[in-house]
Amino acid sequence: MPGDHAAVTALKRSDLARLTGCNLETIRYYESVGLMPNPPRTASGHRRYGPTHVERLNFVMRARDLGFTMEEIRGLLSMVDRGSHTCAEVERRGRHHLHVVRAKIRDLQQIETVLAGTIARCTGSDTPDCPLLEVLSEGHRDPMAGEITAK
Amino acid sequence: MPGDHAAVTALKRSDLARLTGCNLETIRYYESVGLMPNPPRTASGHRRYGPTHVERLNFVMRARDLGFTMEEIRGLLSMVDRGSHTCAEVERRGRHHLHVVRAKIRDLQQIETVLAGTIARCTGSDTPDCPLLEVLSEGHRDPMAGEITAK
DNA sequence: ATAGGGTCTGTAGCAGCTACAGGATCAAGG
DNA sequence: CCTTGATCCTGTAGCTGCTACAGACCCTAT
Repeated sequence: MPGDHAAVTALKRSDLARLTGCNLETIRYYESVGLMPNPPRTASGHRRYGPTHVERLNFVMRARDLGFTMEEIRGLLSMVDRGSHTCAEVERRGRHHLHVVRAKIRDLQQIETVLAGTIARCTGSDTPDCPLLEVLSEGHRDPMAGEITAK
Repeated sequence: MPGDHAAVTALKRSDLARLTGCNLETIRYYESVGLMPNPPRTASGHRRYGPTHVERLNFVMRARDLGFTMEEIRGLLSMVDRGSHTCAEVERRGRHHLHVVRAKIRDLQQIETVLAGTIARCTGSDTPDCPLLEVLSEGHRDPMAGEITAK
């Protein structure tokens, strides 16, 4: 039986990756940017994780799935870590993020409309004349396009 | 009267930036990645642009506004440059891009639904209990989340 | 002639990872 | 006990699509 009895639940980095579905290298990255804490190490320097690390990484990944930026995730986590979080503040941040998400949707829908409308005029033939190329060549540009969101 | 008569329409990089609304440095970047050609230079090495450069940069920026990647824009431009483009092929690429755009919209709408639904349950009070934090802490993850699109 | 702008180059930085090289270490089989 | 292969460690480079800076040049107007 290897290790002492306190290390029974200790997880290697690969275990944490497998349990959370997070990429192995990304775990180290999250540690380097302060989303994950520096874990305890074995005498030879190998990281050992416990259930709290699994929970925290899951938190980070779910926040990531919802499109929160690392800065936002860091903010949420540090509030929770300090125990200084309130539903009001979390809601405020969530609403802010929701606005950003909705703005991105609007931008993409704008793109979709133009793109779909233009492509619908395509003949699909072997001629070089093409409505899409025409739009790209001569269409007028919204000077506000490409600001802040979508991509 | 400076310069020869052929340089009457010659534009400096800053002129091109002003005419197209493109960032000054971005023009140099597009040149370095092959979206813009190497322009002629003055004896001392300053770039000089003509109407064709204005057109091409406008093309690039409109494609960018529609969310095309630089790889896609490069592809469209090289087809046009070679004169080997057909409406069928342009349409095919446009449709592919449209699929990507629609996939991003769907991903963001999924996020919006979860986020809006969760936030709607927030009380906005000063208690630490918060539906959004609960979702982040205990919600289950779709293992396919965060793949390929949205962010 | 000189002062101030603009332009040149190369390079670093942003988000948010991902991947690799080259070395140390661990775990299991012989 | 020793070897082998998998895993771990670190640091660093790469990706997209720009943007910005430093330090050197150059150009134009007065």
